[in-house]
Amino acid sequence: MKAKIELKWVRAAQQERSRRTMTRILDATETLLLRRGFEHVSVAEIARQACVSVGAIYARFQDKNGLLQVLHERFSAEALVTTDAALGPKRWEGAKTAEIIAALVGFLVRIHSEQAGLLRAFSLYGRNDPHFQARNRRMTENFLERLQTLLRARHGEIGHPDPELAISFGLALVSGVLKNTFILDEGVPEPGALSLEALETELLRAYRAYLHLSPMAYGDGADAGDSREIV
Amino acid sequence: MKAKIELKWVRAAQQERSRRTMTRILDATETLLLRRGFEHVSVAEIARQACVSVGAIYARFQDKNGLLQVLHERFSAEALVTTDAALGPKRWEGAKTAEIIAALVGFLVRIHSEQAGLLRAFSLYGRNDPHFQARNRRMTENFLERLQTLLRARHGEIGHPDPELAISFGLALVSGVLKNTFILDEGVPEPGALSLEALETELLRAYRAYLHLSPMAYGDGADAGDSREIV
DNA sequence: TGTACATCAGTGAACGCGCGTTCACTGATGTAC
DNA sequence: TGTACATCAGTGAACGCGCGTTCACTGATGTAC
Repeated sequence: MKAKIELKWVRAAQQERSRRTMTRILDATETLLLRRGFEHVSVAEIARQACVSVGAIYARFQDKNGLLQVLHERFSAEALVTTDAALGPKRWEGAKTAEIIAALVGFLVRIHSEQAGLLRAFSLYGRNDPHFQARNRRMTENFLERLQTLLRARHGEIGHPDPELAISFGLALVSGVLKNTFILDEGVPEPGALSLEALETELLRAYRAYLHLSPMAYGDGADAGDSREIV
Repeated sequence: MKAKIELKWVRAAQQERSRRTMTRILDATETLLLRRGFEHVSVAEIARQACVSVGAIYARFQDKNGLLQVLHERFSAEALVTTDAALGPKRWEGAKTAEIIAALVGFLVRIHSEQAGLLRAFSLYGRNDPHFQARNRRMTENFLERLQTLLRARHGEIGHPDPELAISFGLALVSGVLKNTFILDEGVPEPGALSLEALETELLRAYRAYLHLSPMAYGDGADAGDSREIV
């Protein structure tokens, strides 16, 4: 029983103590990623922030790259579960399209603003890494598939000539602006840019307008203020 | 006359020969940026690509950073001129809003697809550099100002409650998708994504829909195929 | 309940590699007379 | 039209710094009897 199972990015912890250490290391990494890109965060710095030695990091993780891989694995696993729960058909029975995309946009705005540091690191560092690409693709495809399934029965509400394209491209519009704002820090350059609320309002307005929702696509109150939350 | 004027990023060339060398170096950098990010391109590599020695680069440029700064300076200077020419009021006399933004979107799609390598380097490397930020801000603000001026007399065609916001946020929608597609390589993940034409069509559709252009905002042919080109 | 031993967890100084930068040098171009 | 000299342009091997990674070691935890 000498041969330990070698996981790809991380060595499994055997004791409670080391599990705590691992968490501290990952949290420290996340914290430092709020301010700087992954390549500008040194392993020594992560060790310092986590109050462990450099060696402790290498005792758990294959290398520096492994740190971000593990964070991304964790993140994407959670994302898949969340998506499935959030976009399940029963949850939205009887809901109008407008209601669904309002919840969607609100959700995306929240995620991007709250997880900006991590998302930035994933996007920038992971751009050229096939593992990141694969997990990202899996997340996006899963998300889109659920959304398409959910809205398929509601295509009648959509005035765009190709409803399926409209749904996915509309999502690209929304996430495009969000990534620009939170990942590239290049949003609308207006003095002070937009508040999160205004951002959400306009994104929703854009998505709706682009889909060309017919009046019947809206609930009782035709404008914002939908009740159901996505998570 | 010993003291040469020390430009910031670049030493002025005195002979024709060195001017050619400088161009070769800048072109080589640009070429290499098509494939890799600036930090993954080594000075030795640039030298090899430009068929000069490493020292020749340092004879002209202050340091590696200076290379990209000069490229960006050149790029932004051109962008300012182009913007002024492209969005001048006389050029668009009598044009409908729809016509203007159609040209705009086409222009942006073209720039992003053609200059992807450079734009990517500027966005990613320049994210944290104040000089890049300043020049970027200058470009965007100039562009927006011209566009707002041009469309101000046409606010009547715009159904969005705040036309000025609509114009700038609409632009953010368009450039958000473009940057996602060409800079982060994370467009719509559909098999094979969209063709450039389809991308342009949908972006234009989205911009139009978001502005809520009234019927009178369109020329004779209500759909695509506007005649005037922006550059 | 104690003792001996094996394995796990963690330390931090030292190593080494990649890459930006320098520098002593050679060759090219231009100018004065 | 030549010759001497100054400056410009370019070379590429060597340097050195930052940072990821290793490794010989100490300490902590668990297990057998």
